[in-house]
Amino acid sequence: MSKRKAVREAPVVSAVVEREPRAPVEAIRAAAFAQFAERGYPVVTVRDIMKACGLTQGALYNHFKSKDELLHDIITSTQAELERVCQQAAAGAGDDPRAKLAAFVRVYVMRHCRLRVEALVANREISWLDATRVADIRRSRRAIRGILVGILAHGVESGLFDPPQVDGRYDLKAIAMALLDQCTHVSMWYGPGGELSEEQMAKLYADMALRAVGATSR
Amino acid sequence: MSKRKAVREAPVVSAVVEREPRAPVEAIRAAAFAQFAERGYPVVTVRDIMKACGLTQGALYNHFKSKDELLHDIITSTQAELERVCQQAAAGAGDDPRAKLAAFVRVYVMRHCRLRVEALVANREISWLDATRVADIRRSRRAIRGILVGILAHGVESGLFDPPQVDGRYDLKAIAMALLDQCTHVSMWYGPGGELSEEQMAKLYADMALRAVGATSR
DNA sequence: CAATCCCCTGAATGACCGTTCACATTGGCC
DNA sequence: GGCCAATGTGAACGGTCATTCAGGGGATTG
Repeated sequence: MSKRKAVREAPVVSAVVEREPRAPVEAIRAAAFAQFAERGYPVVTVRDIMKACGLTQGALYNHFKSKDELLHDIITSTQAELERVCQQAAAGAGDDPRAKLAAFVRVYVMRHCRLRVEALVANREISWLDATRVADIRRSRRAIRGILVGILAHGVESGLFDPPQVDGRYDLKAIAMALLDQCTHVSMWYGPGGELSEEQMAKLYADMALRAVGATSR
Repeated sequence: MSKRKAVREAPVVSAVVEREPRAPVEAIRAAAFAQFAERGYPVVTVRDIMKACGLTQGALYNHFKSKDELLHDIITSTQAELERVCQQAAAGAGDDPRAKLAAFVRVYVMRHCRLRVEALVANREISWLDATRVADIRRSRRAIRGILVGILAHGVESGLFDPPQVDGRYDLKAIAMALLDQCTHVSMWYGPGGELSEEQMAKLYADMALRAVGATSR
């Protein structure tokens, strides 16, 4: 009675088979996300994660080298995807820096609302990784901030933005940090039970960003 | 050769002496702040903290009931002081909501720059406390947000603020959260090595807040 | 059917943690 | 000097953790 799967790929290289791409690894990832988000990496045990998948401790090591590598895996994939969508949002929004900024904030906030668990872990738990991996994530964060600084610089040059100055100068990096902090930490408190939808959050935050940088209304 | 202290208070109640209010407890508090901020509560051991004070593990329990109570002690005192200065800033800034908002943000940002270590711990490590203590801190945070919402509401009523709307309505709570997130997380990246002084940070953030809520310029 | 491979189990290992406790050591006070 | 209270020491206790490993199916392949 073989009522199980009906996988019948053409044999690939005879070694890498890739039969069921589903269950175990993805289940572990999902459980890890949920638990790390709720309780924090150091206090979540391997036993906790695997129990949530209906497995026992030892089984983790058939899929990941260590608990650290599991964290690294889920964080980097999340972060890479975030960097990608930010890049895309900025690139695909025409030439007007106002539209670019709005698109960037919109995408960023929507993502942090919708994938709040993943975002929360990626933003809060990096410090448990070893130095070189932390450096990688930070590089990605700087890249995202760089995109935003680029938009701001473009807006200032073209006279469409007039952000606050400190002692007669612009500090676009600080402004970018402020905007990113604001948008990032939506993931700490936004919930679908709240009063605003993801769409409304995105709009509100885009409006605030445009005002903060002194975007001309026309 | 008694070259030590020259404490000669009038005997107080003969029981509570309060001789040297200095060294040990304060040293433990300071070491705990530093280590919790840098590495996080769960991975900092009692041995770590006490070694940083030049003492051994056991000595902690002459001053605090437990590691938990130590965390509670340093977090609540920080949080209570923050609530106090916020209240004070809002109360002592005249009637103009623009001045009130500027004063509030100024004080809040300055404090999160100057006491970044304490702020960081108080904001990031609460979840390790037991439920009732977490609830206490959250109440205080809500109170601070309440002060800010009050300022915003006052500004809207008097026509001096015109914040972004969602579907024709104001959501002052969401706006307050956004502003607070922005200002709070300064403690995650600001360092005296940076390009801006605390004063400049405070001014920049106050400017951005005023713009975000659509404060009239005159 | 036998061989093979993947995946899982659950006990064992070695390390480390918060906390306790019996025992100094110290300094003030009669 | 002798007593007391406060404070520090470091071994010890009970517990938990990440990781390893020998063994056990179950399905696929020949």
